[in-house]
Formats: sequence, C-alpha cells, structure tokens
Amino acid sequence: MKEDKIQNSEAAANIMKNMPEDEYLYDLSELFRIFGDSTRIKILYSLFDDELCVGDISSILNLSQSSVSHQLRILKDSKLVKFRREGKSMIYSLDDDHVRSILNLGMEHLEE
Amino acid sequence: MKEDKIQNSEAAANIMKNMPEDEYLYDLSELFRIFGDSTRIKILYSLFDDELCVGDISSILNLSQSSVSHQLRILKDSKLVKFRREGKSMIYSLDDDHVRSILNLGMEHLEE
DNA sequence: TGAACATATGAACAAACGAACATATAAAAA
DNA sequence: TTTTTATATGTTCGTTTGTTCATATGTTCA
Repeated sequence: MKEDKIQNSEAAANIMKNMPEDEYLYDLSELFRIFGDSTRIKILYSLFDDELCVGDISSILNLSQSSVSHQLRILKDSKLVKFRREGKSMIYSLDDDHVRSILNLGMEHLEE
Repeated sequence: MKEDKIQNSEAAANIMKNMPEDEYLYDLSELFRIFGDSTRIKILYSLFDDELCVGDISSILNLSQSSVSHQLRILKDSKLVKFRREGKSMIYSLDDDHVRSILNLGMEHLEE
C-alpha cells in the first residue's frame, strides 16, 4: 500500500478517499485552461453583457479576425459561448451564467 | 474612430467603456492559467481540506517528487499556496478561501 | 562531522499552444 | 450569376510548458 510511506497518514488516507476521479480533475483543469489565455478572456469579457458578431469583437478588442475566430471555436467547443447566424454574421454570446460567475470570482481574487 | 466599422454600435460603444484594463485582463488570464494544468489541480485539490508535505503529495497523487516540487513553486509564486518548514519537511496549504471557491465553482460548472 | 532524508533547482527535450497568413465557405447584394 | 462581405479553416512557425534526470541545498540524527 502506498500509505506506508506517507508521513501524516491520518490526513492522507482521508484525502485519498475524497479525491475525485482523475478524469474529473482533468476536465476541471481543461475548463480553467480555456480561461487561461488573455485573448479568450478578452473575448469572454466583451460578451459579458451583450451578444456580438465576430467582426465587432475584432474591432473592439483590436484583434485579427482570424485570431478571434480561432479562439471562438475553442470557446464554443468548450461550451463557454453559443452562437447563431444572422444573415452573413454569426452572433456570439456567453453560454450560461457560470461563465460570468467564474470571471467574477477570478476578479474578486485579484482585488485583494 | 474604430466605432465606424462596428455594426451593432450601441452595444459596442458601451462595451468599450466598460472593458477593464488590458493589464487587468492579462492578470486574470494568468490566474486561470495556473489552474489550467491537471497536475496543479490535483495538488490544489489534495490540499483542499488539509495541509500536506511534499512527499505526501507525491505519494498520494503518484507523481514524482521533482514534478510536484516544480509545480508547487509555480503555485506559491502565484500566491495560491503557502508553506512553512517543519523539520526536514515543507508543509504546504492553500493560501486562502478564494482558491477553494474557484475550484468549487469550476466543479459546479462541470456538473451540468 | 558525516550519513540519511526531504525538498529545491538546473538543464534538456518533446509536446502543446497561439498568432499570422493564405484560402475556403457561405450569405447577401448588385 | 458575379462580387462583396462575414466568418471559418488549414498550415506554418516561434514560443511556452511540463516532465525527467541529475544535482544541489538544507535539516536531522547518529
């Protein structure tokens, strides 16, 4: 058993029991990884209150259309944004309130 | 003015006003980037309820001592964990409750 | 003081990542 | 139906990242 080597074994045994599945923790890190890029954070933040088309996001954030589009794909693959077509444009918006909560909580952490 | 090109300009003008500083958004993405690695998430999670020394973290998570130590350095540079010496050991723990909140919120998002 | 233990650090390397550029698709307008 | 506008996608490339192995630092105990 691995516990043999462990020094503070009361705590350790307890921790091992309560540790979520590896796969779950992997998914969790994946989620945060998406937030871990300033271009994506800017895009998410630009969608905080309103929906926007790709061109507007590019203009507002002063980023290339290609870069924004690539990052939007990552964001939509991760279910952080949703979109709909409107004529030639694609209108993006945050997928749910959790995204806003996570952004807010991160900001709270910074403001200390 | 950049607004010229913008299609949905009422919203866009508003967004530009409310956008936080670039530097701030950069810091925010930096924070999430730290959470965006499964080794670091595992380490943080192992410290969720109890403090642990490096060797125990390695044993519990089945990771090399070196890897854990390297990642702990990143976590402490980011002020997400704190530590103290106790004899030969270094005892690590989460730096504050925000870390727990962020982990919890991420998990909430996954559980949908 | 020297061996043993716990942790930190440095260097090297492969894998993952994001930006940029070019091009493709799709809808609307002329 | 050709052109224009809006967005998506493929590819290349330099950079960053995490791991591993080797070694250094620091602490305890004989």
